[in-house]
Amino acid sequence: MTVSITDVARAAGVSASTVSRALRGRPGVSDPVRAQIEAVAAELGYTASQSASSLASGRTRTIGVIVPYVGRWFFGTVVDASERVFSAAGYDVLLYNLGSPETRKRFFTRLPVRKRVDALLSLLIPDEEEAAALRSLDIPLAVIVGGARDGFSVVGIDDHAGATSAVRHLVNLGHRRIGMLSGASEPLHWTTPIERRQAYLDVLADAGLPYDPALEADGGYSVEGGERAMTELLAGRSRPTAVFAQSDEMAMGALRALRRHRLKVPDDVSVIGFDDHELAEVIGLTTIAQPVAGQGEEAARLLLRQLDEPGAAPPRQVQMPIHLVLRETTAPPDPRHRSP
Amino acid sequence: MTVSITDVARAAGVSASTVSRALRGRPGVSDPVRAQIEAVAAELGYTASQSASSLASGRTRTIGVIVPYVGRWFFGTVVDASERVFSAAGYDVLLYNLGSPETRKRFFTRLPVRKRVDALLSLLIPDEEEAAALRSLDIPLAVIVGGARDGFSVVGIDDHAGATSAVRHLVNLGHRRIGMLSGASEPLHWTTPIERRQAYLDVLADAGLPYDPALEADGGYSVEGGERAMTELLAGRSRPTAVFAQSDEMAMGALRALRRHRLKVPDDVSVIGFDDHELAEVIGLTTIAQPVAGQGEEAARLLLRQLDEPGAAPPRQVQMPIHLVLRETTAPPDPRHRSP
DNA sequence: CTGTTAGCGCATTCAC
DNA sequence: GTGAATGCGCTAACAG
Repeated sequence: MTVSITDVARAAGVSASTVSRALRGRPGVSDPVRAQIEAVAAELGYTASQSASSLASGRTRTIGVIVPYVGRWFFGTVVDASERVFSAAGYDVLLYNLGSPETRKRFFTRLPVRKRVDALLSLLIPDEEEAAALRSLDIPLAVIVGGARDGFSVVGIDDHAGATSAVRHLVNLGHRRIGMLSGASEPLHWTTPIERRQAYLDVLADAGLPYDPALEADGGYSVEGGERAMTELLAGRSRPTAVFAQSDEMAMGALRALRRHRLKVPDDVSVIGFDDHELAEVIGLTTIAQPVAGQGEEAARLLLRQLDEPGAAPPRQVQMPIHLVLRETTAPPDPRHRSP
Repeated sequence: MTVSITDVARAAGVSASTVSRALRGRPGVSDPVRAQIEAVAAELGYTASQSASSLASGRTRTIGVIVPYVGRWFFGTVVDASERVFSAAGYDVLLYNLGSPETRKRFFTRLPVRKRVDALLSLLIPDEEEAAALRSLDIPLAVIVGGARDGFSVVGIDDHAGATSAVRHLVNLGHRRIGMLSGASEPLHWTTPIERRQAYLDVLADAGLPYDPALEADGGYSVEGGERAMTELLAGRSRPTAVFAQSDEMAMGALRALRRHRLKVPDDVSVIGFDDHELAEVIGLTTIAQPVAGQGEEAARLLLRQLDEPGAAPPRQVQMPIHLVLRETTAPPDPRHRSP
């Protein structure tokens, strides 16, 4: 039925080992013989069995990618970009969607990637226990976004710097009552919300503005959450004239809430997001842009390098550039709304 | 280094085959022995080598998923949903991103999934040659969206019916100059744009409205394309009072173009999309909703069924339900704009 | 119910 | 430069 290496060997009149060497481009095969073998293999439609090959060699030519939700724009984009780099290098990608706590737990206790991948890219931040489990795999590891972990390469951005320019932008426009839509760090263990929040506090302090807890609400980094959080802020006694949303998705929710309240953006309220979501441009959202696909590619490259030079290439940390993108949702506060 | 089945066997005082049977839940192992083996395996942190196991059994416990762009919302959502179903059934997912013509061609000529997956889910429509290549794999096959293919299960929606209710909705509101943002069928071989377009023509004819080529523009199913196409329509001598965008992404682009032209939606122009994109609700877009995750799950289930009952379960075709979602971008035409 | 025996298809020594 | 052994770790008959 399925054609094996011995079939090719027989048809080409050589031994299986020669076929193996020829097809993988290893030295020790004369040019004419190699050409002949390649021709025969193509004609027979031969592909080496991945199982047999990796059983014999110990290498799988496969990379594992674990992610909370492939469906979300950020993760989908990163997976997309990293997959392109991996496949261009001849690696296949095994995808694990670890959205729910149960699947996540199951993954880390059973570790289905063991003996199945040559390297692993994580788009979720492992806690210490999970990190230890991954290290036990004894393969190159990389994580995107958030806290450094021993033994992992890390690709990310400077969240504090990004949030700083976002909030400073609002301050520079003249805003003094600046709200924030934030998110919880747990249970995903990521440092992003912590750092973006700290930057907000730092800029306020720096500008001599008081921190008012009533101007902060948890939007859970989702559109609906952002809408809810914004609604909360609007219900407060002291409405903000500008809002820093820690993610574009929350900013979009906020825009919706503002529309429902018949408030004009940016006339009545300015909104700035974070991420530069693919649709941020469509809705004219001012935001902090980060290279999303770029982070996926970079992480993939780091892993490939470690795969190429075993031992020689240690884990690295790479910080990608960010920048403020001015669009249509921020403006100076309306003087009529100004506090005296 | 890595613990193998014989290590477990030795530690448990049994043979390797008994370990194999016990761990895979096969009959023929007494309960106490099974329990003991499970305990030892857990303690040693044993996981069967996928390569060895599939080499010996012929089954890989892996499903291949091929997709043009995981990063796009529609595909990402489908991949997400199908992966959950597969992994719940104990299958891993190999992801192939076949966006560019070169990667696509390379995939179909080399067929890296050969001997590597037990079934394949395609989110792109194979042409006849590609379909033949996949059939040669001799495994269960499924395709989402678009034309039926011999030997494939197909999951999709009735594009003609969906587009019909979209356009009819505009007609019922009283619109008579209805534009369309469409997309080319090639080079992706999908029937979607063809069917949605035909429905547009059919409804117009049915309503006694003339078809005006100046009211149709190609938006390539993307946001930017939609914006360009809408701009084109607005430049024409006879502006539409309503527009049917064949995808929500194009509709979003259209909204942006309208905003740039200082035209109000829906007062000046109504817009209806198709898909019910996750952000359609955020921007209040009226659209035709289709179950995106649902299609991924359904296709996954069809494949699993074929895997469970080899031979018994033939390929199937499933049509998922759709419905009109009324939001804020459609309304009767403004009488002031009405033609006499 | 359990152990023994053969491969699965390939990569990798080691000879020649 | 090429071929003949050997084994990767497991599953699937076959015995008992």
